[in-house]
Amino acid sequence: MAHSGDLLRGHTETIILRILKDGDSYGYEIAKKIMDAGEGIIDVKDATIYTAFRRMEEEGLLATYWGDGVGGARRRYYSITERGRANYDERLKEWIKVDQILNNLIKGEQND
Amino acid sequence: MAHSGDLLRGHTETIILRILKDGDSYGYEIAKKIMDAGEGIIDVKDATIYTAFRRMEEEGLLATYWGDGVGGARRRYYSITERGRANYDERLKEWIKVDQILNNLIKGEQND
DNA sequence: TTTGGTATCTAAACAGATTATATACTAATG
DNA sequence: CATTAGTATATAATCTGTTTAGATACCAAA
Repeated sequence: MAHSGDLLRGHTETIILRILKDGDSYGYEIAKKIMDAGEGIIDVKDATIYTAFRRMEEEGLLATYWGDGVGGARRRYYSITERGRANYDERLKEWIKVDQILNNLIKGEQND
Repeated sequence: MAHSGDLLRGHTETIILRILKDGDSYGYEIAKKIMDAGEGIIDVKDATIYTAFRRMEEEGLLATYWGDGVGGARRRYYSITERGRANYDERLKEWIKVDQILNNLIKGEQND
């Protein structure tokens, strides 16, 4: 059977960029935010977030720094770069189109 | 970079079921229908359709038969089964929820 | 006869997501 | 004080739907 994560596939990076637009964050927190919004239907594994971070950092979409580990486990923070913001804008535009197409295809509405 | 097909991933089978609800069809035709609806943003390769057919037939979602090859290349037709119809209904319900969640996550609207 | 469209099929490669596992710090429980 | 649970990061190996590439085959038009 398909991964449950196939529903999110291709959008993980877009969602991470969207969250980081609100301010710097770190893997564990982002994973929890997605899980909370997922309402039990969508869930992400933390490994998915961390591997996405690696890709996105290489592409220059994110910058990273270590938080000052005062109490608790160390955190690696990520911030969105200028390129990341531009990339998000593109992805958002694409999603709006893709969403319309997918709705037409899945629900079967035709607009001639 | 991500496959362009990652946008469709996880929904291919749902779309095939949706199309077959309108009547029996075959791989080449289904691929063209998705391509036409895809507006250049979404595209499927025929191999994706054919491998999906195999999976879906094994799951009992589809039944298949050869068309009478009067002129032109032979066609293998597929029809949706009862199980396939029930499966589509489930997938449609899931999609409606997933679509909402994805829109919230990607666009960043929160509903407290 | 060669090109292009129609039509199906499969092995191998691709890549994002998952699984499994390791590490490490802190707070609360017993 | 030992144990458990929560927080937090990381990576190798595996999984699986999709893509790539190649094969086969029929027909019509140039």
